[in-house]
Formats: sequence, C-alpha cells, structure tokens
Amino acid sequence: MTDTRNTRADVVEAAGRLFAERGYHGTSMRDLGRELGLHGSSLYSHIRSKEDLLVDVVQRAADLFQASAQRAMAAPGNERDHLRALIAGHLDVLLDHVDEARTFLNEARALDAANRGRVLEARDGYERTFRRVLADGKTAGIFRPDLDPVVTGILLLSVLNSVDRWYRPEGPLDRDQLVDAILAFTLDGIALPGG
Amino acid sequence: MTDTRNTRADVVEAAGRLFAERGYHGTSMRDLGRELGLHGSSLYSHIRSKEDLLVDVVQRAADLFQASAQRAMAAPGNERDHLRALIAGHLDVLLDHVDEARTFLNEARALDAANRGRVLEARDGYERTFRRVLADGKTAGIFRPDLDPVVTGILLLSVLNSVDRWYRPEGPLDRDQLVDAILAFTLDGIALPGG
DNA sequence: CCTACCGATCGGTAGG
DNA sequence: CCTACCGATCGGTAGG
Repeated sequence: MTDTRNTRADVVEAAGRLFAERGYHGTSMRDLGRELGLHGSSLYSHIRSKEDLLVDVVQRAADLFQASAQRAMAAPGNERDHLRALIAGHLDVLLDHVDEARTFLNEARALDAANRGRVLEARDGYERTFRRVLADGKTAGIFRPDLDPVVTGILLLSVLNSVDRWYRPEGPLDRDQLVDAILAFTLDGIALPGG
Repeated sequence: MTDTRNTRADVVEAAGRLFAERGYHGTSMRDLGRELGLHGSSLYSHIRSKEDLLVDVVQRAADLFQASAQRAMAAPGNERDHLRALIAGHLDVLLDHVDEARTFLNEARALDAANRGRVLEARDGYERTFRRVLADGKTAGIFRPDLDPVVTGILLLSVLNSVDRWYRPEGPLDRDQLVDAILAFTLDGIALPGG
C-alpha cells in the first residue's frame, strides 16, 4: 500500500481500465476517482476534461498498434513471414494492453468528430499495412491469385480484434499456439486440401 | 407524417436504433422520447424501466439468431451446406436487423447479472450449433482432421459478427458474394493450394 | 401522452 | 488533492 500521489499516467491507465470494462458513458469521474482513491473533482488537476482522458487512452493504443506494424514489416522474411509477424504483433498489443486496445476498438464513437476522425485514420493506415502484405504476397505467388486484399484484410482483422473477447492465457492455447491457429486458419482454412 | 400514437413495439424499435448507435449509457430517455416525438417521461406508459427496453431489444436479437440457426440446420445437405446456410442466415439477421444485433453483441454488459447471463447462454447455444456442424463435418471427412471445432467456431463467428462494421450493400459485393467470400475464406484460406 | 415534479448524479469550477 | 459548490441532466413518479 504505497500512497504516493497519482500521476497523470496513473489516471489515464485507470481510465482505460474503466472505459474498457463499462464503456466511456458507463464510467463517471467519481467512479474513476474512487478507483484511484481520490475525489472525482481532484482529477481535474491532472486533466481538463473527461474526453481528454478518452483521447489519451485511444492515442496510446493507436501508437502501440502502429509501432507493432512497423516492427513486423522491418523484420526479415517474405510476405508469409510478415503476415505472421503482423498477427503476432497485433495479439501482443491486444493482450498486453487490453484496456487501451478495447477502448480504441469500442469507444471511438464517444469521441467528438475531429478526434474520431483521427482514430479512423489511424485504423486505416494500420489496415493498409495488412492489405499491402496481402497484395504483395499475391503478386509474389505466395497467396492465391484470386485473393482480394481489401476484403481479406478486413476479415483477418475481424478475427484478430475479437481475440480479447474469448482468449484466456490459462486455457489450452499459449500465445504462440494462438498465433499459429489464426495463421493456419487464415492461410489454409478448414476444408480438406484438394477437397 | 402519420401521427398516430406509438406502440410498445415502436418504442423498442427506436431504442434499438439509439442503443446501437450511441450505446445504452449514451442514450437518455429524453433522447429516446425526442426520437419518437414525445416526452421522455411519457415512455413510462409503455415500459417500466430503461433496462426493460434493453432486455427487449436483446431478446429479439437472440430469438432471430436462434430461429436462423434452426432453419439452417433443417435445410437438406451435408455439413458444408449447413455451414453455408449458417453463415447466410447469420448475415441476414445481422444486416436486416442491425440495431437489435449490434445491441445484442455490444451492449450486453449494461444488463444486470441475471439478464446478462441469459444473453451469454443464448450466445453459447448458438455457438454450439456452429461447433456441431464443424465437428460433424470433420467426422464426415469434409473438413480437416486436425480442425478444432471450438476455436474455429469462435474465429468464424468473429468474422461474421464484425461484418456490420464494414459491409455496405452499395459496395462491390452483393449479399450472396459476401457469403461466398466468407465461406471461401473459411474453407480454403488465402494460401496457394498445396503451397 | 402531457405537466410538473422528485432526489440523485453528472461533468466541471473556485479557492484553497 | 480537498471542500464546497454550480447548473444541467439523469431515470423515474404522481396525477391527470
């Protein structure tokens, strides 16, 4: 029980936790104060508005996802390797920063138009990296020639973005097996080869 | 501009619309009244509480999904056919009843424990139908022998449940092509056959 | 379905 | 970071 004062980072982190759990509109400033052991009104010495907190949480997630994509693409290998690295990196961000990631994915609509626009741009840039790998892998003859990079990118990200809703590290799959399972599903599907 | 009185069904429908758009906690009873052209307090001649509305919306979605799964399984054909029917039926519910479906998928956490439990049970029963088809198709030699029905069911439903976030009927894919694209992705993946 | 409210809670400010 | 508030809004009720 250390009871030093809270920093802005502490406040943002706790906000992420509550926003992810109950949603932005389901979290009051007094809830957040209680989480940190102080009065709701005291939060305003760290921030200017509740929406500021949402912006900070969401921005942090956006940065993490972007950095992950950059690392994945900087690694050596062909498009198949890059795709695996993108998947693994995405799951690392999603599972190691669940609160920020969930808030980024689910609470953007609570932002005002300008900030929401920035989130959508960030998502779009991130999605473009997936699309590029898929398109390049198709050109390189690694992926199917009839593959649609736009649709496929969306389908894959749908799978990835839902993982936090069901995956439990105590369960039968460890993180590597999870990545392999999703990669196998994406690459080979479920039908018998040549069926 | 007909201005007959609203029925309970009208109220539930409008609630679904707003809950899907802004979330349960992002919707006030006065917002909902405005949507229907009456005062927030007047809604209480139709309902007893705001949560009642959420329960109704979510229950309607649960019923639609369950009925869809039953129809899909009652149709003739093998497991591959049943899987296609499950996918097509799911997308019909999701896209023809977006508001109820979205609320069902995203706003369950706003329910109290008992009602949330019922939603989770409904989802679980629905998911079991998918698992059964996958397991039976594996036994029948239609799907891969190494297929994990639990994980695969989750991955497929992740894809399906995200469709309303990106699919636009005015876009390049009509509904049948959408079903085919998702079925192809699920069955065959993106790798070159024999790659 | 409206008018006229209720107590509770909301995000936020002033002043220390 | 606390105390003491602010006006606005919340879900909901009483009585017509």
